[in-house]
Amino acid sequence: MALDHAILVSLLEKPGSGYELARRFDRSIGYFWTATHQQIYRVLKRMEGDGWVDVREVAQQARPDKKEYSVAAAGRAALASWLHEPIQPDNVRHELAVKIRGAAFDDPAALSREVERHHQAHADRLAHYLAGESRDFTGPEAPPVASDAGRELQHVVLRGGIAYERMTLAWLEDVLATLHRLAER
Amino acid sequence: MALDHAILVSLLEKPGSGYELARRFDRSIGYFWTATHQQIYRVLKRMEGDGWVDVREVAQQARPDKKEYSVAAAGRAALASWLHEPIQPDNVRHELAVKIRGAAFDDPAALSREVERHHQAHADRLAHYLAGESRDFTGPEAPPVASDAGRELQHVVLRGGIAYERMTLAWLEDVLATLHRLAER
DNA sequence: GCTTGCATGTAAGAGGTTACATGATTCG
DNA sequence: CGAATCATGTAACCTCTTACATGCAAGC
Repeated sequence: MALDHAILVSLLEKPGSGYELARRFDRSIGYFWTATHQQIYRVLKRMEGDGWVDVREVAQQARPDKKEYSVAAAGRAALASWLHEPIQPDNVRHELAVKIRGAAFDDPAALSREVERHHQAHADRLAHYLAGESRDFTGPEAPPVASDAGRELQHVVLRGGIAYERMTLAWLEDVLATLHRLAER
Repeated sequence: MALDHAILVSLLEKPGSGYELARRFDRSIGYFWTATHQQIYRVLKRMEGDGWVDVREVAQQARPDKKEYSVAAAGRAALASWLHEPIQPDNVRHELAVKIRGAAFDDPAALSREVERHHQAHADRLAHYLAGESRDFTGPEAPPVASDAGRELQHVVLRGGIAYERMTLAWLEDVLATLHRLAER
């Protein structure tokens, strides 16, 4: 269900086509909710049928035409009612942790390379988040005091992503040290 | 796919019935991979058909009979080959973050109660992890130096859970402070 | 001429959730 | 007498992933 709401939030922040939404789900929104273009087109079609979004055909030069979606009154109401309902904390799904426990029945040392790859991937993601933060929130272009609620809320979510990546990097280093200790025995 | 492997790892750690596995998925294994009993029974049946696990009917007194599953050679091989394949880092799915961004189009202050509920849930989970840690890894019953690879690897995974909960608590406090700041304007 | 970007979709299959269903025993 | 625990399942449905499919324009 949350994909519907994530799309509504993204369209309220800025109307756009399915293709544009798919790109946002590789960036900002995608930091905490992922979706492929196939999912997005399907949900947009359903929400259009339910009157949650409006569509406008936009002709473009030197590019295919696109359908620009924006949130209709019914969609705004649906989002508001979801916002007022409590949700359960998400369960974590960490495949790498399954592998780490599985390594006890295989070669723990062989996992080091895999863990290092994940470390690198998270370091890249952290760098990307930090670049986004200084571009959008603390850079010279950004107002010294945040002007609106939306900006502040986007920033606090991004800070969550940054904290998650830093925590993960530290933990992966702990995992590597543990694997090395086990290999020395 | 990872549910198969999580079940295999759990059965290697200790053979058991579908029901027992379901309870482990509410505890230890469930800290990083969740599954309901319906999923577990389905996967066990499939793995039995594929010769990945062996079953043994166990009669019990004052309780229904159970089927005790253990990992067969083919299952061990399947797990080993998965362990040697690289996996992509998991994407985070954080519904609460969608709500926080959505709050910009609703009443930010109204979210405080929801965020506090999540804070409480994570504090409880952290307390539960810490109790498990001192019981199984640093308590008087636990050996002063970890004896085997399995124990060390289980411990490092649990430390990951602890780090995750601490990070989340700190972030939720940041979120609350942000919401309060917005409410004062 | 090939790749990348823009733009939209269909279809099959895997994986996950929710509801329903049964039946014995133990504890309060 | 009712709730909780142990124990196993079926069925419907929803969601998500992966593969396939098309077509134009720009840049190398």
